[in-house]
Amino acid sequence: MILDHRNLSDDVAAIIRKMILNGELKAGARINQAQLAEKFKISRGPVREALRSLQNEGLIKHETNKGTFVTTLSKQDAFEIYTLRALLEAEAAQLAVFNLTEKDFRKLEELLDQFYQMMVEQNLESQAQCDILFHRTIVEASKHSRLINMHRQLDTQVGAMYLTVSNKVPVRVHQVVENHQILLDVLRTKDKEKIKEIFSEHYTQTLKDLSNMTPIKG
Amino acid sequence: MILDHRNLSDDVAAIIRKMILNGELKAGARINQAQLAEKFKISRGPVREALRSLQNEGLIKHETNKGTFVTTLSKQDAFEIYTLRALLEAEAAQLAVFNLTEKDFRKLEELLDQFYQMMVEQNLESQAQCDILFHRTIVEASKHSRLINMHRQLDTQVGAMYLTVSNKVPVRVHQVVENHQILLDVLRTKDKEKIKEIFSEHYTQTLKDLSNMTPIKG
DNA sequence: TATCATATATACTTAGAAAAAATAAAGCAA
DNA sequence: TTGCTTTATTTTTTCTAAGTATATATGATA
Repeated sequence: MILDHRNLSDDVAAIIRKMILNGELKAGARINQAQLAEKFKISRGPVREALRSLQNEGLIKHETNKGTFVTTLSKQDAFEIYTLRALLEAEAAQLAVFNLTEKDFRKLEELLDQFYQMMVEQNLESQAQCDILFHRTIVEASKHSRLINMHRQLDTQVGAMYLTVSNKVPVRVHQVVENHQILLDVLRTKDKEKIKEIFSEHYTQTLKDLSNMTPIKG
Repeated sequence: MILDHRNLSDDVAAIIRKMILNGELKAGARINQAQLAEKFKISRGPVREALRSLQNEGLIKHETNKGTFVTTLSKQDAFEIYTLRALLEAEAAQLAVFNLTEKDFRKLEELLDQFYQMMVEQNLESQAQCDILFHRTIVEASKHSRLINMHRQLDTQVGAMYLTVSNKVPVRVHQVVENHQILLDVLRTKDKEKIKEIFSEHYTQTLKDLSNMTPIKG
């Protein structure tokens, strides 16, 4: 039970988060405090604290005196997550204009290359990783800590959603790479109006794809 | 220690939140777990859990093995809070167009009247309450739960900020009432483009006032 | 089907030990 | 004396262990 070890609760939260994100804990599954504590050979206190954090992240849902369950996402949730992400990211991209260095741009290019590579190798996990890192790099360049936080929170929720959704969906990866190239290009122009437009658009497309392609219950 | 009582931790969180928001716990002050537990005559577990929630809300800052402290807000924080709130609210207002009923509009009118009344009576606290409720009513009409949540979180942070800022600031209340009337009017038009414009503008003004009028350190 | 007993899980308490950090005290060098 | 480092001492957080109380779910009985 030693990871980065600053405190147990956060380590436990990280572990459970991973368990949810890689499907070890499935959507809707019950989470038993006592069992987890026993499994990790720790007491229940830190487990309870970890669960509280994860609840605030939106990965689990806790009902008093009933139990905690891995969040299940409905169509409405997917809508919410993507629209909010779009909104935040469009704003972040505009703010990022002031801060993006040539080094940042090179990093974004690199991530795009990597993304393409992972697409060729059909490595879905690394693909998703590149995707997230690409967007995160842009958002972090906004230097708007609250915006960054909220965006990251939505990212993990997207991650949880991919499990219930994306596996069954043949994502058109080529188009994704193209779209990202467009985002990168418009960032280079530093034209804030255009940036806002393109970034907002980017997500309406994603959202449309999602609602067409997947039979999410809800 | 009986309030609505679903669970102790949430009650404790509510109490501490109030203590911060009404200045009983000042910005930067240390929060001692054991002392709080003793004060409320409960054990430390629930207190720790409450603090975890409040940290996620941004009202306190916890440093591992060091302690928890009431958040102090810098100029950058004020900027972040207001810009994000503006962004979220402009979006919410557009979504609300589909859902706002005549009853909602009457409620908003009422709140404006009340606001004016409280202004005349120079009741600052009720004024702030009306202000928050006015905006919250609009945001809630968006039916976008994540957006609503984030907005509420920013609201409490605004509340915390008022303590360090607003007392020293002669708010131009007349203008505030006028501005709110404008918001209400534009909502009635149901013109989404215009709504976005006016709502965004509303906050750039607030932000400008704030940065001119207050010497927030940061 | 409704009711009561039983079992399970959560919520909280109590008491205290381990570990980290802050504080105070002592020692030493300039 | 002053400034700095090292070494206790104390405080606070972190976590443990075991157990009680309470709410919910399960399941048997009528």
